[in-house]
Amino acid sequence: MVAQSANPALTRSVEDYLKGIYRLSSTGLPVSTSDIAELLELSAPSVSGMIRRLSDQGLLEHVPYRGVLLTAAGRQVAIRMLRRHRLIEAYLVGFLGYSWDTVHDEAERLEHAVSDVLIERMAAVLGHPRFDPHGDPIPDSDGMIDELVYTPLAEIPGGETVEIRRVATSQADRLRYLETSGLIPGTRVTVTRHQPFHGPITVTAGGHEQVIGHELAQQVLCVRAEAR
Amino acid sequence: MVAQSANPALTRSVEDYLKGIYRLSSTGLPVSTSDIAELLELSAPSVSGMIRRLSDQGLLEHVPYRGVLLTAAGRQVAIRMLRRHRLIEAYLVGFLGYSWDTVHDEAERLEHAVSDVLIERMAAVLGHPRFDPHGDPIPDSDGMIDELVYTPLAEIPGGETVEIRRVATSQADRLRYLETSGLIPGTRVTVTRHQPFHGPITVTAGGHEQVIGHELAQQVLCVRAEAR
DNA sequence: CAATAAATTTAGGCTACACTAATTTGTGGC
DNA sequence: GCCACAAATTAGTGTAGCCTAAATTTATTG
Repeated sequence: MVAQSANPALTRSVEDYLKGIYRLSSTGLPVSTSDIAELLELSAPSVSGMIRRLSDQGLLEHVPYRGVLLTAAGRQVAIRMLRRHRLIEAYLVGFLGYSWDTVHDEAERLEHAVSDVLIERMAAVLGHPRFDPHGDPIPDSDGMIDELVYTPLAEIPGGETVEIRRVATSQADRLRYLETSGLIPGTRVTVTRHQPFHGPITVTAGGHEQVIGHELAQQVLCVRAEAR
Repeated sequence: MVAQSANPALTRSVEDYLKGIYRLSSTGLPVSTSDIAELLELSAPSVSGMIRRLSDQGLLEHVPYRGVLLTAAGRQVAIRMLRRHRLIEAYLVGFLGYSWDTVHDEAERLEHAVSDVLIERMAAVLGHPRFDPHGDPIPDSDGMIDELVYTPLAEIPGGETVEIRRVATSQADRLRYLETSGLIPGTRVTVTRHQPFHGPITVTAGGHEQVIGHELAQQVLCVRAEAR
């Protein structure tokens, strides 16, 4: 085990960088300065400067001009932020009347401010959920996270029936659109038509037929539905 | 009405200064640099520097070497923070199992991070409470606050029966002590003895007799109990 | 494989907010 | 009315993070 809760007060910026780098690390390849800059909406030199500081603190490994990887310590911070963010989203939706398209910004600020005690209280009253309202997995308090592999709706062949499990966007307008279309985690949909060349996909959900663009369908993650 | 919600993002420091200055303004007299420094645990020059910035922003009126007063805009910010702090305390105690001696620090961080929307949601599920768990009045969303005048337990003559309404400390150890002594808002107590020269006060609360020091008794605020 | 394009880093600056040391101002006592 | 002391302010530093402009390194491509 790596030194637990050692870091005496990471800044909000540091937490955001590490969380962002974690998100960009899914391929396992080093993450580029410009990708970080784009995600966090900062200039590349600002990112370069922060990379230096984070490397000095042992949170990143940096090969100049090549990119960065999280160290174990850095990943631990990132996953902790992920747990916080997703639990806060689940709490706000479950207990304070938030809708899934409005929770993101609130959680983005609160995740830096709440104590570990409060996070665990929220987890407890929620019954230690494993997924947030978007279907994103919530790491447990030891940093364990089960990233299930889902198939994007865009890649489901015509005729198949699937269950939506996760929606991989935090853009409010997309979330609102998906909600009004009934395309939310837990819903079973059947792919009726599938236009070639990244064309739109036609699905049937709850009796209604929906046409959904390829890009959005890439963000709707599914599993093949078992015979119900 | 003063410009509402004009300020594009006040920093945490600014919010803390204004809240602190508000607390120190109860007499109506100008607040000294050193009082602010002591309250916020900062050096006097740091406070001098911030006073300049806050005056430039129109949040304070500063007479050099004399002290500062909040402007209407500054007071509005301060009262807004007070509302946030006290509603958060009430929410954490009411819904997340916090005790009145542990809420303060959590609220101190959250008050800077929550949105107006979240604050109003918390107020709504709480039923728009007028007091927090310590009996401190919660300003309404227009900044109206009714500061009721209470009498410190220390100044109640022997023989009188009073109801505790408010406890004017945020120190956890004092709060814990008061709670185990049963001296919490809503409790009726009778002053049985009263030692002179700032000596301890003996009270009867719920059948039990308690001896409480003068300094602490200054922070326990009461009203004369009506015949019940 | 050299020239250019793209990505990255360095250089230099700015703001907010903290600090210590030095200076200035106001006040109370004689 | 002056002197000494306390309070306040100014002067000068430092750190975290951000920025733009310039320099450097890597990648592409004719």
